[in-house]
Amino acid sequence: MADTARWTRQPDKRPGQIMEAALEVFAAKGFRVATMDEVAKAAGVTKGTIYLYFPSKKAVLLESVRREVDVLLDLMPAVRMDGEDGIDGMARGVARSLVKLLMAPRMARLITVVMAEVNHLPELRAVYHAEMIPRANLALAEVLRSAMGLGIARELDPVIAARALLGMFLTFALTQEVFGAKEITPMDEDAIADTVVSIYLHGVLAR
Amino acid sequence: MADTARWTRQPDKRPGQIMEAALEVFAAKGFRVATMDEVAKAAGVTKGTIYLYFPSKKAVLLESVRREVDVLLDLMPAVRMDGEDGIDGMARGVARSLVKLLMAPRMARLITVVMAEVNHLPELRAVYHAEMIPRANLALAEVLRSAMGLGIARELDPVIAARALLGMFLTFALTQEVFGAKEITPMDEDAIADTVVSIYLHGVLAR
Amino acid sequence: MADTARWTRQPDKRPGQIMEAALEVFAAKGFRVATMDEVAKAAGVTKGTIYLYFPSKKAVLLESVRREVDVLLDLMPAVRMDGEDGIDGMARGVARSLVKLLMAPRMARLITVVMAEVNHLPELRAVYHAEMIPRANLALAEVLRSAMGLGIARELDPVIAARALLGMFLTFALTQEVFGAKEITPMDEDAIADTVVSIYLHGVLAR
Amino acid sequence: MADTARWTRQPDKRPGQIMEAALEVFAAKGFRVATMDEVAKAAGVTKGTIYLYFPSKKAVLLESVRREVDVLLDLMPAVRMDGEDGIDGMARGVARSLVKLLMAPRMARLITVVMAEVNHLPELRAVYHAEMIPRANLALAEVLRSAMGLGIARELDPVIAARALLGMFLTFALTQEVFGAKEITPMDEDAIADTVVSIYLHGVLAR
DNA sequence: GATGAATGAGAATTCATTCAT
DNA sequence: CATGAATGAATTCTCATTCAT
Repeated sequence: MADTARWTRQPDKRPGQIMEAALEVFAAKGFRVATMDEVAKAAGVTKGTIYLYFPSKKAVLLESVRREVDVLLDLMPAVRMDGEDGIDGMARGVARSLVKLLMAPRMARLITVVMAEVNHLPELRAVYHAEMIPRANLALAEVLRSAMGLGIARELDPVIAARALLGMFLTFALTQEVFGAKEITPMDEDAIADTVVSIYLHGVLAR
Repeated sequence: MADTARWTRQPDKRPGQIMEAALEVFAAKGFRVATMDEVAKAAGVTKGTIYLYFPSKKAVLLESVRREVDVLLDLMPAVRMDGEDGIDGMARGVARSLVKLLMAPRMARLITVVMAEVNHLPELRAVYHAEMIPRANLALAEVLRSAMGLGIARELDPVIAARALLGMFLTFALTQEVFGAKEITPMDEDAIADTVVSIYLHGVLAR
Repeated sequence: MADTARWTRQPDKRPGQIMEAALEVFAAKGFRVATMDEVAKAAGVTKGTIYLYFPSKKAVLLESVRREVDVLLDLMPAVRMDGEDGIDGMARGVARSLVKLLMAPRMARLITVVMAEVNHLPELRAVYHAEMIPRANLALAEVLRSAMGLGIARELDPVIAARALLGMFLTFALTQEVFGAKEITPMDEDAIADTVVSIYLHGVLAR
Repeated sequence: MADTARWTRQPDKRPGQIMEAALEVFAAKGFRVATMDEVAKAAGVTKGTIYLYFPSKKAVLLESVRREVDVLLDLMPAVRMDGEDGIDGMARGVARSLVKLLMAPRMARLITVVMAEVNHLPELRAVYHAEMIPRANLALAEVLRSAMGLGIARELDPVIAARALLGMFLTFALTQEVFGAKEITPMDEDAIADTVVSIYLHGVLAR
């Protein structure tokens, strides 16, 4: 009986289905260009259904991004100065995880979407301000600050220094994946991680 | 007398006027959201006039970006290893110029526009591939390569190392100007330049 | 109750409504001059609805014509040489039906539309080639050919002779209705039919 | 000196050049679709120049048609009942000239243009009413009327009978040239002329 | 007289959103 | 809940006409 129905009620799963599909479609075609029909089709529902769960196209974008940011930030590797395998080994490990995370398709998808619209959607900037800066930049700055306090790291502006590191990683994700530079200058992910870490550690550590 | 004319012929200036206005409007509202009427108004002409010089909205964008990229790349400070004031001084000088250039409103404007559309306009990626990578990344990689040959710099992948540097600067322009981070974490441009250079030089130079 | 609805779903009737209205409007104002808004209004729907059923204005024209041609060709009187009331009587009957059909407003409407665009729309020529010529001209030529075989009709090129007859009728429809000659030289439809048949029978029959 | 000028004053020839080109372009692309730029280019002048001689696009069409109608009507073969080579020979000769004239490219061009717009331009109907009907249809009706008076032709409505003849010829020009039927049912012009004349003469002549 | 740059009123088409079913 | 037909505002691009040169 249920099999013959063209659709089944799935109120709990719907929003997730839709947001997942939306991010996919928005990344592929661009938020403005993508149509609600395309999102609906990708989500396996019809246009009208989306409006049962979200008030507008913009809301779909915002919710989707917010959720994705949370998911991905939770996956960010923790940086700890007390690792037993020395700063070098710890840093390398963290960096490789970070690069892997940042250059994964799912992250490239998110970056693509956010990049394209952040300038025109204040709400998207708000997400960045409220989530990304505190949970990534400021958290890392805190780590640096204590390293400086311990005399492990040179004295530098910790927020700038933290941003510089994250920026390098972000840049590779951005240029290679979004700008398509990987077709011109292919790079091995581990090579990126190792080179960046090497530069950064030499650049930041005392002595 | 000439003032009474409702319009004047300015075939030489029109394309420039239009491209300048287009970049402005596209950056402010987004390429898709901005209308040709808005661009026309900003350029001080009417819609029809734009189509006298450009075949489509997309062409306006592409031409405008191409020109702007050329202009801005020409302003890029030259990096020379033979400066008489030592590597440190030279690097700091170059870096400050670069940051100033990258964080200038005009560059922020360009970045905003390119960022938002590069993923959906292959022609825009082509500009990046053909202009930005060779003239910035690869050129800098060459400098690094010779520095490594001279034993001045440590052995690192020169293309990755070059991208890392440019990426840091780009990131600050991006996050501060486009993502609006400067409202949350204001930073002095010279501080950015000096910190980044300090990290980078310590990071790449031998010893 | 149902009346309070601003619109009702009628997916089955829509295409027909639209095509009917389209032919009306296109005939009255000309395909190029008529706007989709006018067609929509005449069809009692809005512009967007038309695009739910037809991909373009041109498609609306083509579909409308195709359908109308089929309808009208099915109404064409059959020509049979075996009528019991003699060739003369049969011919006169057929001719009167044909003239009535050709000069009916609905046919004038179709002719007007086709006439005006056939030269610029290859697809419209294709309809003429695929439908009108075989079902009218060649069918009639076949009748003539057998009449010649039976010695009833003189030896003439059957295709040309058939076209000549149809052409005469078409011409009256065209000049009187489309060119507006009926305001200058009004003619009785039966007089046209009888005169044409008289000339043609005398002209074609043996003896 | 005059050779180096990009244009030369030719006020007397200009209108003719323009009308000739206009008819060509209008026939090829359709009046609505053809642009003034195209007409101008075909005429070897620029858009602005056309407006020095004609007040509007419509006026260009109307003037062009009017002139062309006059030219072509003057070429119409005269029908005389007193020819020395008998009615048959005379008729055949006249018919062949007429078919040649009607199926000539220049006439096809005119028919195409008039056909497409006559329904929507009252002024074009006026040309037909004022020129074509009197000078062709009514003139031929007069010939028929006197032939009837002399007992040479059967008693028929002379205007209808005359229109029938012209209509047959027009139809062939129309279907073969404008509707493109000549690709499906190619016909020799002389065969058309001879068949039509044969039918018609047998059809109208007494006995 | 001739040019062609500039205008500006449209027109076809798209699509987010609504709402009858 | 889900559907998808219907809406109608918005947008790009066109082109007859004007007018500065």
